[in-house]
Amino acid sequence: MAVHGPAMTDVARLAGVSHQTVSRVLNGHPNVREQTRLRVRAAIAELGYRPNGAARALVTGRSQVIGVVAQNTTLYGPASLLAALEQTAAEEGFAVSVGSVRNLDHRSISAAVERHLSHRVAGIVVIAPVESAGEALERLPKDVPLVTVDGDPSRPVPLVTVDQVAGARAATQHLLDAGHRTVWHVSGPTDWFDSVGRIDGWRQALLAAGLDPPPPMPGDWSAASGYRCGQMLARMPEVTAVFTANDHLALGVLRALHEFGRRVPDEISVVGFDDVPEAAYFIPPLTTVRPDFDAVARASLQMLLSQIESGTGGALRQTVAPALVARQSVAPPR
Amino acid sequence: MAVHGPAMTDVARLAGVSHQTVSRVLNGHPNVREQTRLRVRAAIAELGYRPNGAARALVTGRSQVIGVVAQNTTLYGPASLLAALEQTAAEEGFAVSVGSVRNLDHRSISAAVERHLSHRVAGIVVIAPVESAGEALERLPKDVPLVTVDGDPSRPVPLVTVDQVAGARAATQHLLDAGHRTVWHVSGPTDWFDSVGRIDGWRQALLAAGLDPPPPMPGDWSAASGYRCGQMLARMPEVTAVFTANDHLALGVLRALHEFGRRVPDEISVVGFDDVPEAAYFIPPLTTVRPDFDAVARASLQMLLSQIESGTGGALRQTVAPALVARQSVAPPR
DNA sequence: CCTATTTTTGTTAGCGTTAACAGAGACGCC
DNA sequence: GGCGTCTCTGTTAACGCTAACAAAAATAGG
Repeated sequence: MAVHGPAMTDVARLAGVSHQTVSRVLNGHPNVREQTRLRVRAAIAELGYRPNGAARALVTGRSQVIGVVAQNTTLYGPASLLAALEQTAAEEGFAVSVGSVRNLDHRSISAAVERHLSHRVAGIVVIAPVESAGEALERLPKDVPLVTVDGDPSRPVPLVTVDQVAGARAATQHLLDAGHRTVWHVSGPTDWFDSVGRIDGWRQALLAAGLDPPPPMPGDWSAASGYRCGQMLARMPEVTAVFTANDHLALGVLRALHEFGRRVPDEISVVGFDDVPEAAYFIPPLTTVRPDFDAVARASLQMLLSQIESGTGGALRQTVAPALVARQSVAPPR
Repeated sequence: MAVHGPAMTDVARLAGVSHQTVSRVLNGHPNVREQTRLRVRAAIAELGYRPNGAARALVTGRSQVIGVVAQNTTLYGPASLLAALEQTAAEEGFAVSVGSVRNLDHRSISAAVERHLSHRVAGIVVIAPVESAGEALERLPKDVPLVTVDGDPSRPVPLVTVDQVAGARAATQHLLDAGHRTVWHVSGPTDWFDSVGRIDGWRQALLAAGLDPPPPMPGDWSAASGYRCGQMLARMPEVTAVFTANDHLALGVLRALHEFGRRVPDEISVVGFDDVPEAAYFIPPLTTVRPDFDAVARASLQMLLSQIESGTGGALRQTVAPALVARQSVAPPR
């Protein structure tokens, strides 16, 4: 089908130059007379010429596309990251190809990466928050620019990550500062590095205060699991402060507490993580930790681009500090 | 950088055949001896050969990539749609390239589409919920397969859409059935077709019941704007039932009502739209309308693929019916 | 005004794949 | 056995672009 659009030679003919000159104009090569440049531009506009990315990718061995591998782009974190990544990439003239993956196991990730490689993407960003992803990445061809986000800190792979530990510590400390004797934790799935980091930070804050951390309650990021944990917490009179690994868990907890007639923040204080846009409208407005997804996206892309340009694949590492957002779900214990 | 991987000729040499035979094996051409096929496959595996999509795209004039243009992929609806689209596309062997757009105006959309076209995508899906998008699409080259999602029903462009009107009607009717004398509406931005459809459906249901629709209150999809509208609604004693254009608006409304001490559903019933995963954990659990994003994604892709294959660009139309999900935010008026 | 240098333009050769055609075997049938 | 007809495989030529080199034009310096 598709009547193919004009090619470079058509533009060249119309402008009365060689196709190479057109190529030069297109790529901003310096040695082109101004007058020629204008004539070429006019011809491009007149024909509605659009350069063929496939041809360019073929000859340069590299397309202006960045592949992103992510799991559940419906979750707020990944979705924000993806959007920010896409924006940043667009500014640099790159398109973003998503390869989402049902499970973050070895095979799925490798398959997604393979798909990207056969499209000759310029580089790959893997949002790989779980253990199994790390393994898949180790056996990747070494010559493809790669950055992982929220991945395994112990692997020698370029990594950009939100400082989960610091965020969790801040959240926990905030509760301790309010006067609570201890802080309970509803965690995310324990095979996610995000969860591990947040558990760590929470634990560190308690230990630093000379407290013995209570057992963390494992959730799965969903409000549903938060609700289940909340039902237990509500029955435990000694609980006065809860830090949840994300805002949706907090929502579930809030609802369970509400059902049991335990008032927030009067009886129990709650702090979340993520600062989803709705958090300010929970009942009560949720104190939470806001990771800067834009900063993460910018850092990742920068890291990737510098690899693409330089060709070196150093195992860099960059951490973005999150900020505590205080709202009304925290109060001193009675 | 990048030591280029093996090409088809390398595989051919190893297998002792011509590169064309390798191509045939790769594309599942029937006339290849079984023995040869196996030899070629072995060579492919041994070399870790990966076909070069750019070269293929160049010669066939078409890549295995589908471009998606969307605005705010952080919103639940678009994000779900994108994820579903990506899944479905992957099953068909297509990658998805996202071109998100800050504003849904003419220029931004055209620019995003241009970007996709210069990568020679096989087709484009535009999640174009606003008026201005429609215009941008009309002047697009006619020969590129295109599907719009939640776009302008009055334009001759292939369109897949959630039946907003039916959903809104169901929501409103549900409230009327519960015994309410009328239903107020907090709408989305009025330049979104989604909003218009939902306003329409709400109005239709009221008119069909012989009621005079009160003025809709315009929001912007956010909990913040829902909260502002809720503050007004809370002050109006005659209000007993509210239908909000999405769940986040509903969250804001719930919070405002709660602050004013107006109990939901005892005093005021609320119905949302979207069924975000958290809706079941709002206080109280939110009755809402659930659009089937998977179905929309499947329909869109099917429509796009049939255009790609057949080459015809019929102005098809497909509508996906949403379902009411009854929870506890609705009760009869006192 | 002529040569040495620089700037600007053109020419040629691929990049890795598919399409179109051509050639070589294998097979059946008279 | 010879000949047409399949089936299988190979050869050649694009696709649209950039890189590398070559040539022409402009500029400078004496």
